[in-house]
Amino acid sequence: MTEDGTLLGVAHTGVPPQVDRDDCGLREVLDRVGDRWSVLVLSLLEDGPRRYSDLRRAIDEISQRMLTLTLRGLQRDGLVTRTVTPSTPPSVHYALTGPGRTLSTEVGALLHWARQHRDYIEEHRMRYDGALATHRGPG
Amino acid sequence: MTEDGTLLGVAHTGVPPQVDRDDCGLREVLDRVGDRWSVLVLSLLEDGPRRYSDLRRAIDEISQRMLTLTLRGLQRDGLVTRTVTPSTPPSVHYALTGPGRTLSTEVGALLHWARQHRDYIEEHRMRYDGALATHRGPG
DNA sequence: CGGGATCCCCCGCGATACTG
DNA sequence: CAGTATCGCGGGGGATCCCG
Repeated sequence: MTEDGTLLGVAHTGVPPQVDRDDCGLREVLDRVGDRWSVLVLSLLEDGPRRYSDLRRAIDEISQRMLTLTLRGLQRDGLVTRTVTPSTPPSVHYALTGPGRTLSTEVGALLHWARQHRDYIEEHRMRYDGALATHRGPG
Repeated sequence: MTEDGTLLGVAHTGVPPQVDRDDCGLREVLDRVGDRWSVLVLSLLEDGPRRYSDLRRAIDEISQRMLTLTLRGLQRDGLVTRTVTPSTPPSVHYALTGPGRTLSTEVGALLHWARQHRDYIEEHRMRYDGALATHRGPG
């Protein structure tokens, strides 16, 4: 971010910033990162290539359907590569591409923020919910 | 991120990293940031406080229901403040808190990444889809 | 003006079963 | 081992109406 402090890159021209022109790619990235599993897979791949079943065991709450879908999506966007070793039984491993790696770095920063503000958010939620209960009465 | 390059903060102890212990706050932040409107609102507030109807016009594809829900969520987490000016008609404005500002900065970095890799992703998708069509035949 | 309540639809996701 | 195909649900989110 620059000194103008405008997240969406809209210069201070006097008009209130609109969202039309800033949509460029934002939603797509957030959809990618915002789904249930992508960042988890991305982060697991930071240590190096991993096999399909390896990822499956590492996450283990994930269904094989969602793991496949997630990997396909990441592969489609060029964030991971899929490499098949034709053997019996066949072996497939996935690895981050360059962009995949830089993305997971960005996401890592977000995770860092999450850690730092976890308690703050937690406490704020409790206070907010508590205040609500007060306003509306306990019953 | 430190030099170990592990997004989830799992040290290289020789065991494959699991996701159980790293869930700390990650999902919550991603749920917050991953929904359809939060980051947009966050980013619009970077320029300073805004009134409800002002935000509504700025986004304009958003329903008032979702704007309200989004603002409530951000407020609940202590990321924005809600200030009522009792007048006729009443006026309500929203502003970022400190944590809200740092979060939107992080999100801004993600947006920057999105801009830089937009074309890459776009092209990669087209190639991926094109290759799929080739494998399965034109229909 | 700034919302709350309600209805409804879509689809992300999980569970399960089958294949090369 | 590494997927694919099908079914079904839960809830996120839009549309609409109403209120102080």
